[in-house]
Amino acid sequence: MHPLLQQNFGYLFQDKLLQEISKVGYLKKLDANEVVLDIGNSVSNIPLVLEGAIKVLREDTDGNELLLYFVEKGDTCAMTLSCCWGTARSKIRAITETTTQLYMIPVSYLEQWMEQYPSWRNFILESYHTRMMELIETVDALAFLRMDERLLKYLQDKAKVLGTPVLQTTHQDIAFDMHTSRVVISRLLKKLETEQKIKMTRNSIEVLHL
DNA sequence: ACATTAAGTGATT
DNA sequence: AATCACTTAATGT
Repeated sequence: MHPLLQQNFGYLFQDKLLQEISKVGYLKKLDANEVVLDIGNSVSNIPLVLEGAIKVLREDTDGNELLLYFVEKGDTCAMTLSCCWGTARSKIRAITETTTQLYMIPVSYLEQWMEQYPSWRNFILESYHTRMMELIETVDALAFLRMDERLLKYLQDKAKVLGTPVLQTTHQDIAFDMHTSRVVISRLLKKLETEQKIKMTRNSIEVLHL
């Protein structure tokens, strides 16, 4: 049994289920900025995130992106779940934010486990629920927050999932995630800096008082 | 030293 | 808030 599987999912699943996951699944290691799942892909494995973080994006008709939410360790990707139920295709793109370790489980076990293991059923329902809540939060931010508030929230979220207040990123990258222009981000960041909420240097932003 | 990339700025819509 | 056009600063080769 992989220690990270035990560590992140041990308390969630019954022992017997954990054994079975360990047996039928396999470990997959990814570097940062690798595409885990792309728009239009179909899904043959459910990934459990053991280590690292993944960002989930939507794409507009011009190919510009918009960040929907982050998936952290101990989570799974809800899009994957809804895809492998039928033979639906992915509506989103998932990209690793850091080096990431996944435990891949073939979809064929999914249905059987729903009946067999209450802890699995709970996990799946819980995953859907938390993802739904996160999406609502994202919609709220898009609809009700001004750009500067959104930006601060983005930085704080990112710092949280990465586990560090120092973000190695460029203004342009942030602009892509937030579906706006670099100039706007630069100006707002500067405002946040004078408000003592962040500290900037080239290629890095430190989020103060989290 | 030069080229490239990141970030800052003023003006306009 | 977006876009343009341009400048300045930091970094790689």
